[in-house]
Amino acid sequence: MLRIYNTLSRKTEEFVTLEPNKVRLYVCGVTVYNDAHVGHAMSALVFDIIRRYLEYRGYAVRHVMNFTDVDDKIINRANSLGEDPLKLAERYINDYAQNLADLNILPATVNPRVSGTMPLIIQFIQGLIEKGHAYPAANGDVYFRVTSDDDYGRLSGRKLEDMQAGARIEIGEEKENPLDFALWKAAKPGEIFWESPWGKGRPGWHIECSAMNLAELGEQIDIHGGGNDLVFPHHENEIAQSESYTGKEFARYWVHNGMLQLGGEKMSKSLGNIISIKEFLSKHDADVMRMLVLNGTYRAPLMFNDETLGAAEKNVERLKSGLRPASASAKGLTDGNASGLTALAETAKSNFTEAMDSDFNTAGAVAALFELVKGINTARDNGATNDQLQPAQSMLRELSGVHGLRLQEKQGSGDADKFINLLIEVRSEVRKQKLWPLSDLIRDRLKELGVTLEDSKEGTTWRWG
RNA sequence: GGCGUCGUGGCCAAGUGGUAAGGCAAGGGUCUGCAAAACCCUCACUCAGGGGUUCGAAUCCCCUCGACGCCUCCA
Repeated sequence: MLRIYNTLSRKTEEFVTLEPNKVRLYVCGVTVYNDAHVGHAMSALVFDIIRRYLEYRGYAVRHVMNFTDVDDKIINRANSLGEDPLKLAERYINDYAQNLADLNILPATVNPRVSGTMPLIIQFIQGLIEKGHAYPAANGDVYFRVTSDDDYGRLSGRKLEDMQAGARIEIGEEKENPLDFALWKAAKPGEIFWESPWGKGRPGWHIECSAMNLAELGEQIDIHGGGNDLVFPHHENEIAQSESYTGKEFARYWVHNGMLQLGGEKMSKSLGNIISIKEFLSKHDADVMRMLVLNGTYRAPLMFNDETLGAAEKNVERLKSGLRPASASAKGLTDGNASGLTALAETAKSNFTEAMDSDFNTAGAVAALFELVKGINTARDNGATNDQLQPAQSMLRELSGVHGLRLQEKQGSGDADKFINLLIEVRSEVRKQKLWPLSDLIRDRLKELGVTLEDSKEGTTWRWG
């Protein structure tokens, strides 16, 4: 039984879908005006892992992730670059899609954009006005009337009365209540705009997600995800809009990931402590970023530093060690020991599943993989043949694949192989003559070139890395 | 100040009523010409601190201290 922590109830609940075996999953994507950073990668990885696990559990997942391509920051950036805002957004959308692909993140089923959802957004706002949940102001803005929503604040645990004190109305706004938020913003001179019943303008930040949910998944969805920095006001406002519009419960499960921490602080564009995904991947394999996430708890802050990164790197190597072939001199295990290994693989699978069923406990699930790796490696040391290792190794592949790990040995150019093999052949002769300094020189120099040699009784093996 | 999450060994971290998983790091060993990899062994009488409930608590309740996030844009 799969159990998921629901931000709305602050409890771990049994996962029951609206339709049997189908999951409607919406995850807030990014505002595209700059390079995405590893904090965005964390969030995308968390929901990729969740989506992969749901699919492994047999659910058909319709995964929607939006791109916010109409926004103040995009407009500002475009103005400073003298570029068309939608062109700029398009560029960063392509960049981001490439980042996700490089991280081995499965593409969402659909990626709706604000600019492509305009008629529905306008219709949505119109509907809210008709029902008395929104009102157009004289300045051309349209605001959501928070007092019209009885349980406004229930996601983030806030009460309207408590929030009144600190709230302010910005210059130029014409709100009935300081907490009312913009559904539609009147265009300033020179800004990109769309025609609407309230004049030229563009949507506010929150309405887009309500509209795209409705367009792609319907009035009710199973899981709504995003970073926990979106709980208030973004998700709170989404609930208010969607439920006021449809009169139905919007999302059944609200799932929020914790923030990536760099130097004890949240990594964010405004703090400037950023490492871009591109930069990260120029130095590390995609599996390392994924392992960093898997090692942690998706809801908790995730430490990003040399130590946690180094551990993640070693962990990936360790999983890979389980996939190496039998030794050349393998004599075979007894039938009893071989079936013991197969049984171990089944145990690993049930421990893995049990952990993942418990609110996607990836750290516990990875621990099950390590137990399996140890069993495989011990069996190999004891002389297991490839046939005997095979069932356990395919289980390791299967389960690590559910986590989205590739576990690929690094590849060099195919042409290099024959030269490396030639060097190893020569070095073997050198070793026969016990010319150790020369033998070690070859090994050290190859290491510098990214080729690792390992000597054993059966001869020398090598791999990239 | 308000709301929320959380504090487990040097680091990351599982465990949420029955007596502390796993990984990294560290130390010792097997193997090796030496390495590397792999394997074996060691590594928290204790779970921020203090009360309480219970036969029994890291796990439940209360208080204190501390961290982080949100309350303005944010994954």
